[in-house]
Amino acid sequence: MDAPPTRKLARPRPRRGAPEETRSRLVAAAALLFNQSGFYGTDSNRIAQAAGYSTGVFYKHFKDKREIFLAAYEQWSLAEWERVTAILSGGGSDREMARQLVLTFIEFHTRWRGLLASLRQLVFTDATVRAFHRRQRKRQLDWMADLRAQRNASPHRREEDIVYLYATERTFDAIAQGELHSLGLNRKRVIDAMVESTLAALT
Amino acid sequence: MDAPPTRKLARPRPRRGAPEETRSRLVAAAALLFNQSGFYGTDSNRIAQAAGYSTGVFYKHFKDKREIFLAAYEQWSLAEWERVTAILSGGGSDREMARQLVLTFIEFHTRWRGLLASLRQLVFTDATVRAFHRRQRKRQLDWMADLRAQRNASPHRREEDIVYLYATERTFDAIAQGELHSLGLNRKRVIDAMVESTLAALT
Amino acid sequence: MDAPPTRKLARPRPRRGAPEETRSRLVAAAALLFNQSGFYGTDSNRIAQAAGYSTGVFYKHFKDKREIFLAAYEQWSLAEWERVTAILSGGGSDREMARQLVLTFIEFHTRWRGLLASLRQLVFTDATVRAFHRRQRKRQLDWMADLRAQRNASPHRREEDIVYLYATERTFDAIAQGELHSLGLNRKRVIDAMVESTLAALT
Amino acid sequence: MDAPPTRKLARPRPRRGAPEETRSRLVAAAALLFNQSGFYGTDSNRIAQAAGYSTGVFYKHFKDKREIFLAAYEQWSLAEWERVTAILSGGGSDREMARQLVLTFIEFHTRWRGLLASLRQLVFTDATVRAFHRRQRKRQLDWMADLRAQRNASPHRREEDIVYLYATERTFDAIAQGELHSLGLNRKRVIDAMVESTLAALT
DNA sequence: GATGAATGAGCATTCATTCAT
DNA sequence: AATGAATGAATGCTCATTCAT
Repeated sequence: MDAPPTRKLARPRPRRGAPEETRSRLVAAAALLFNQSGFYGTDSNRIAQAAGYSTGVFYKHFKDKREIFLAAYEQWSLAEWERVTAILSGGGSDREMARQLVLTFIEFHTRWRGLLASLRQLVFTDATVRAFHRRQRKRQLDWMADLRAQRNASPHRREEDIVYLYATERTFDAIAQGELHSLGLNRKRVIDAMVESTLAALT
Repeated sequence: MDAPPTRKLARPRPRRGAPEETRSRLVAAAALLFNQSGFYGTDSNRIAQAAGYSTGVFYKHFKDKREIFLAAYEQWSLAEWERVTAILSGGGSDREMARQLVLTFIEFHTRWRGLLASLRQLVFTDATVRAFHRRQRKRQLDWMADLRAQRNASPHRREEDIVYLYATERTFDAIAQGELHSLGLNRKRVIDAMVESTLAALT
Repeated sequence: MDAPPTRKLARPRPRRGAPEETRSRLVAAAALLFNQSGFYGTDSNRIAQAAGYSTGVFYKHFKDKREIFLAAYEQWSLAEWERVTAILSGGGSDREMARQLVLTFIEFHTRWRGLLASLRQLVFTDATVRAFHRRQRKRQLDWMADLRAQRNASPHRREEDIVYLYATERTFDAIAQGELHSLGLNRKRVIDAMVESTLAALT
Repeated sequence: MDAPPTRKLARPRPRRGAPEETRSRLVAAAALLFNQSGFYGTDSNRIAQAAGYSTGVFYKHFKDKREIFLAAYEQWSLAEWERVTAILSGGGSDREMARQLVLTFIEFHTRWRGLLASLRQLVFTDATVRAFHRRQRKRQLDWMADLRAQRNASPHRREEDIVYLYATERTFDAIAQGELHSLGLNRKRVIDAMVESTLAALT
């Protein structure tokens, strides 16, 4: 064999890269796969492959599938949070803000509906995911109270806020999953109702 | 080999029972197991065993795990429905009725929280479960409209009703899963809010 | 519902029939199923069902699946034998007889090709089937010698006869399984060759 | 639990080998097992075990049992082919060559009689195996014609060739399965007949 | 004799996880 | 850091066979 062996030039992934980059590539691939096929429909070998790595890398960065799920969820949360902050610091009337928020939530819930469906299941099944989720919830409640304080709005009970969160969250899930559509209900009307609740929660 | 073969004496289950009874024993066992360990945490062999049968029976009665899940869900639904009907045909003020309904829902959601968590997941994942669930939803909406008509209450929009259903359902799930408790929120206050919504939905 | 409930009148099978009839019904059903789906593709419950009986009957008449297979094979053999005898006792020139025999064999091999395919496998796998098959073989050889004796034809070596049997049997199997057709070979030419061999074997 | 976990020392197989080697080990093990116990008597877990691997490897290399069967059959075919080529390119009279071919075929059919028995069954049952087998058949026919052309022998009809193939194949199967022996027939005489047919096919 | 519910060993297949290289 | 071959427990499902009624 004198001829040089055919080689794939320019490997798409560095054989040795920064650990952080590897990790985030894995998380991104996992988020997409979990979203498409659900937690149980996604296997860890495939995640690594989809990220452009080989099987083994996975366990160098994550203890198990649950851990990477949490990482994907965290990233999703952060992204949503940033969008929300941007909306609130942008201008506009309260009602406009509320509408923008609702539309953003729906967009997120739609794009990540698979991830969210898995999350709801794992929150029940898995203590770690549950703990993580509860911390998020607490932050949501704190943040709602802070926001109103900053805006000199009237104080609310936390119980009112949580009911608001539940109602909207479930409604956005349902919209994302096409439930309204398949029941022949008017999406706009439901969205308007959500805007009103959101406005009430902000003021 | 003259010695008689060793036999297990005194079989605990009838070797020959009515198929209907077997089927319902299987469904009952499945409901419990799904509720405890979730859909993916439960395997068909264990269901049969828990019902007091051997592996093979399962597939005499159900095509697959999904089918028995649906049967368990249907049974759960029917039981809830009956309780609700009983409350509505019993006497009392509207507010008392609403409170009884809410307490009943919470009881059901608590008892069957595992089954419901799996349901939420499968509604997303599995087209058959989804179709079944949508039919239930439609019945809920129809029933709410009928009920108000019977009571000469004011007509509502279906969109109002669905938002009510989403809000209460998600809240009951959360209560059932101990979310309120772990967030240190006042359960009574949330329940009162649910009673008020329910009252509004009835009138 | 005042109308009398619809009943299936006149059960197609007697609840208690002559054992011999039950047995032959089972064998007939088994022959068809083995022929269609092969030995391993046929399950004993289905045989009973196809014969119009319930699961259990099967084991009242046959020790196991192998036994009923043998019974089906025996019946097939007998039927073939009868046809062959009829041809030989009918008139015609030797060549005409030979041709009729070949066509009959092909017809049988075609109709029962599935059964024969299973037989070839079981002759290898199963000692009982093998023994049975060897006995048949012996009878074939004896019969060929007798036939020539009756016809005052020249005596042959048994080794010549067995080679004739192998050659024709394999060729008929192949024709039955469509091999000639899918190889684009001329069926008529092959049949003519078989007729010549058969003629030689008879004379 | 401070004690180190019990480990099995000295693993007999490399934990990491060349995939090609693993694959061929699996094929070799499968060939032996199929040959001994037949296609249906062999399970994929046992193949892996017999090759010195664990359950899972199997499905890294083969989609299912059928696929590995075909691989084993192909390998068997190739080996036979090589032997045949070697004989034909070696010297000797035509009759000597024919005899060597016959003996080689018998040896192969004897060694691989189980595999062949399964093959005959699967050719009937399984469309993929059938297609593969038909291709082999075509190659055999082409090769016979080519061979005669190279040797300046008289051209034959393909139909003559196929009848030759059927006759010898079935006879070799029977010899391999001990049929001649159990019928008390003279093996040598049958072999001589096969040599004559082979000679005729070559010339 | 007939029924058919029940048995349970057996098998194909998947996938989270490990670890030698 | 990365590879990817290998592991093996687990799981869904089938089917020959039994036996109480």
